[in-house]
Amino acid sequence: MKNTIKVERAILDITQDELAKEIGVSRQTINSIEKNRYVPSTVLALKLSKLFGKPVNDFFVLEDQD
Amino acid sequence: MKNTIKVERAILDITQDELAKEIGVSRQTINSIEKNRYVPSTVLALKLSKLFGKPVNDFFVLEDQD
DNA sequence: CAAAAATGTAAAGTATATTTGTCATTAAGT
DNA sequence: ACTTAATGACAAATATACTTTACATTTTTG
Repeated sequence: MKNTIKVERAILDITQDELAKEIGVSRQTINSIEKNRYVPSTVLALKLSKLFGKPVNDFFVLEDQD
Repeated sequence: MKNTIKVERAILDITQDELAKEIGVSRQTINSIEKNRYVPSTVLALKLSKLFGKPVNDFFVLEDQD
């Protein structure tokens, strides 16, 4: 699964730390998701969806390997 | 977070077991998600999205407590 | 350039997702 | 009513998300 969280962050012009605080997780969690170190929970994805103002499928996309 | 997986299953007319096999998880995992025993990963949500033919936000919705 | 802010990463600990196996209960079919 | 299929649930084991702390590197800004 790939994601475009970095792009969404750029659109909102916020840092990883600010995004983390907005949705109530640690900065490292945001960093790890952006760098594909692990797959977030659906609740976290929905919180990002709410903040970004667009559906989960817009910034999280399945890859062939998934 | 609440979900309408049971409804989506009814639309496709498939059992928990069949759904589980389609997306490559155990039947208990599907059952547990339907019954809100735990929150699935975003990859699992995207696989359901693909199978259901609709965005994740359509069948997974945040609640006030989230 | 120098300082500060932002990012990347790692280790250790905790919480929770997911599996497999199993059994009880309910629903559906004959 | 009987049989089978489907669902709900639990326990133990394993995998992985997420936290906190900490530090190095990169980027931004004065």
